[in-house]
Amino acid sequence: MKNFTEANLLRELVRLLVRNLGILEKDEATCCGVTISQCHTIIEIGKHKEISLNDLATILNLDKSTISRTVNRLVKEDLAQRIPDENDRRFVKIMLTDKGKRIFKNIEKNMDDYYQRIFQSIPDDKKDQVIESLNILINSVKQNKCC
Amino acid sequence: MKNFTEANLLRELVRLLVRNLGILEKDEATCCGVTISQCHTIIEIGKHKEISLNDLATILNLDKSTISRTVNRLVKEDLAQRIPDENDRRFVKIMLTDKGKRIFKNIEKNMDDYYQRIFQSIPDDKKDQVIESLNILINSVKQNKCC
DNA sequence: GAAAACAGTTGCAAAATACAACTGTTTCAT
DNA sequence: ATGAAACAGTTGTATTTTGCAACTGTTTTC
Repeated sequence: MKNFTEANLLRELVRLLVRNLGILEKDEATCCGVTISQCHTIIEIGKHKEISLNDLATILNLDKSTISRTVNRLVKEDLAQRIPDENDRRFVKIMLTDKGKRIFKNIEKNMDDYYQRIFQSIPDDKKDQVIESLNILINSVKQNKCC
Repeated sequence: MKNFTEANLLRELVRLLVRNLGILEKDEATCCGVTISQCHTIIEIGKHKEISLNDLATILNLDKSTISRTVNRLVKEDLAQRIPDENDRRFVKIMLTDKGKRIFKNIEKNMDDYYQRIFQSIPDDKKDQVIESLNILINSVKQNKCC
């Protein structure tokens, strides 16, 4: 039964972590003048330089129609652009505009700085352990899909 | 500069963890026939047995009007009820109905089982380390508020 | 006892979300 | 080589989620 208590502790800790990160994320997004969804979308487009709508939907785990409209809003605000793929005209390449790239870089910089500070707050002799533990935890989560 | 790389790794790992947990959460909620927001709200009401709207808003980090309406929907679906507080009539006590309690217990059971499985997938000699690391990480996150 | 503080609701407006039906493009099998 | 199937994306429709600001009613405070 020790396991049961510890598994519950794990659940509670994960919940706490997610909540605290969620608050951060919200602050971060509103700071940059975009919503959380837009922020996620910008980050993924920025990381990939160019990406299709379907891939974006898969990565963000959302319906393609949802993403299509989110991209609409980004386009309307001149943060992203759609370019039809000349090789296969079913696809559109979604990429950031210069304005979008600036926001992307800003988000990235803030996040990097932020994680830099978090990492520094971890005691030196625990840093490697935390990294290793996260890897282990992610593995366990991936192994145990729900439903 | 080693720090920079490791901090980035930390960021990426956290991102991966949150993404995987988010997918789980979505599955879990839709499995129980409620949305994610409703699911969070039900869990918090259930945990506290009874709770005020303001406290709920604070915990969930949402505007009180948002919560008021979410509770509206829960009430409409006979999952929650509002009881005016007789001692201070400004407050309402929000609590689950029997139907709401059933869903709450169901969610709790699934989540407990789920974390039980996750915890079991962690190698025995790493279990304590993972728990400790999460505590450390949460502490660091809390210490470093953004903006 | 009036003013301030507080809890909650409602009007308004916008964003996020999904499902299903649709258009247009490519691939594939016969 | 052509018609069907598969695919990428958009649009119609409906609902949920969200926040701000203005409001009502209650309690506290000075």
